[in-house]
Amino acid sequence: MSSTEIAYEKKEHIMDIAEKLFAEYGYEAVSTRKLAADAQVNIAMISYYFGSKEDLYLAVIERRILSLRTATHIIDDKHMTHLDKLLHLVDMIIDRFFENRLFHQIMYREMGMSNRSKIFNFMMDKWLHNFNILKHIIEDGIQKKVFKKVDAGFTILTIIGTPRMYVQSDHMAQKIMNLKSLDEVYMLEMKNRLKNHLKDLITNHLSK
Amino acid sequence: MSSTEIAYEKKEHIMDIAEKLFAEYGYEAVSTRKLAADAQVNIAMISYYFGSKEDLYLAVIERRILSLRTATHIIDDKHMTHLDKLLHLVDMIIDRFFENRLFHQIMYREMGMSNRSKIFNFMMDKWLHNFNILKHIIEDGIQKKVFKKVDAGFTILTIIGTPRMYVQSDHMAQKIMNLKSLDEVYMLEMKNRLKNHLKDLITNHLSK
DNA sequence: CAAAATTAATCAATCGTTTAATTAATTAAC
DNA sequence: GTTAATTAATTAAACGATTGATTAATTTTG
Repeated sequence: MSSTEIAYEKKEHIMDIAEKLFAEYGYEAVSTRKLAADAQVNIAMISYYFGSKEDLYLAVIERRILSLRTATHIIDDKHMTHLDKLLHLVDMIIDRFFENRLFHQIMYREMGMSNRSKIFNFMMDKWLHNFNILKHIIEDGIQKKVFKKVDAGFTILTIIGTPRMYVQSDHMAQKIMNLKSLDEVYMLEMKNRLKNHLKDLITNHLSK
Repeated sequence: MSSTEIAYEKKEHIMDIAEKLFAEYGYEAVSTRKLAADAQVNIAMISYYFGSKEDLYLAVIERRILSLRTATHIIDDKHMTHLDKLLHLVDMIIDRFFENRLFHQIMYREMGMSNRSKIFNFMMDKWLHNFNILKHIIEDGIQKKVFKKVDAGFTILTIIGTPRMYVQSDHMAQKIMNLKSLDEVYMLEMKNRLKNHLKDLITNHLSK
């Protein structure tokens, strides 16, 4: 293993710990000392690797944003119905929420704040692009009369808001659902229940 | 006007400014100096009136919690159908979201964090109580076969998650909806659109 | 040996809070 | 009703603690 690989792993390790702490306590509430202690590195390493605490924060976010692809292969598929496309996208969205729980906690908390920096406008643009894809499918379906005349904008808020509610408010959702643990088996079960619920909901909402 | 009334108004004024700042930037990001400057009072007045920054934070939250009543008159109404009860409650929930936007921003952000203090357990209990009322109506409706067999827990997450998505993510929702301003007229229109959307959604979701 | 990585110690700035002094308002005494 | 005593409200200044960041020295690596 080369030194650059070790440095890379160390950087990633710091980012992993940072992501966890930022998601759990929020950016301001996490001190560089607490961060360094949890990651078991010297405080100076944060500046050394990332420049500053804020740059680390942005790096943590950027790492996840880059992994968010657009599902063009679904959107452009000529053989899928409007509803099938939508249900596939719902599936993808929920998978992403569960894959990147910590990131979503950070991101949506940030979106509720007053504009913090350029990266969030970038993040916003990325998401708005995805939202507009959903919106376009719904509106196109309405125009082609395969969907009921629903409020497309708020329908998207429901599609995003439901998994967000579950993922972002861990403790709360856990109690609503009467969950006892948060282990992987439960998580998978919950994810599937969520998918079924949302797909059912959307199907009934849009079908004539 | 007596001095106690002046002191009361001054306290309320500080809490108003604090609520706005906490909602906008988060608890840690708001310094007592910024707070005092915005409220145009001396920094020491925060300790003088509230004891500490955290106590002010708790006071801001407690003020709103106390105003949250339970809608027993709807729940216990013998003449209303299950669906009517639910739709009335949805109406109430959305009204509350819009009446106390700032409070809801604070509260839900807080619920995404690791437990901060006793007041949040109290807050949690209060909300869980309300959620369980909704859940009970849905489950009772299913049992009495007036509702479809839906996932009651996730249905509640949709009912709460949709208005939360709109209220908490101002900037984002604004862009999704293609809004240009956030004035009162627009707000009222949006509130009604949200109500119609959610009531429609729930009705279709639960009706056989 | 040179470059990269890591450390402990320290920096100035800001944090929440408190102090001690002053002013304003209320009550008590006459 | 005026004055004196008492309490409440307000202020500027300072407190120690913690913050993010940097330094200069040291160790590790290639």
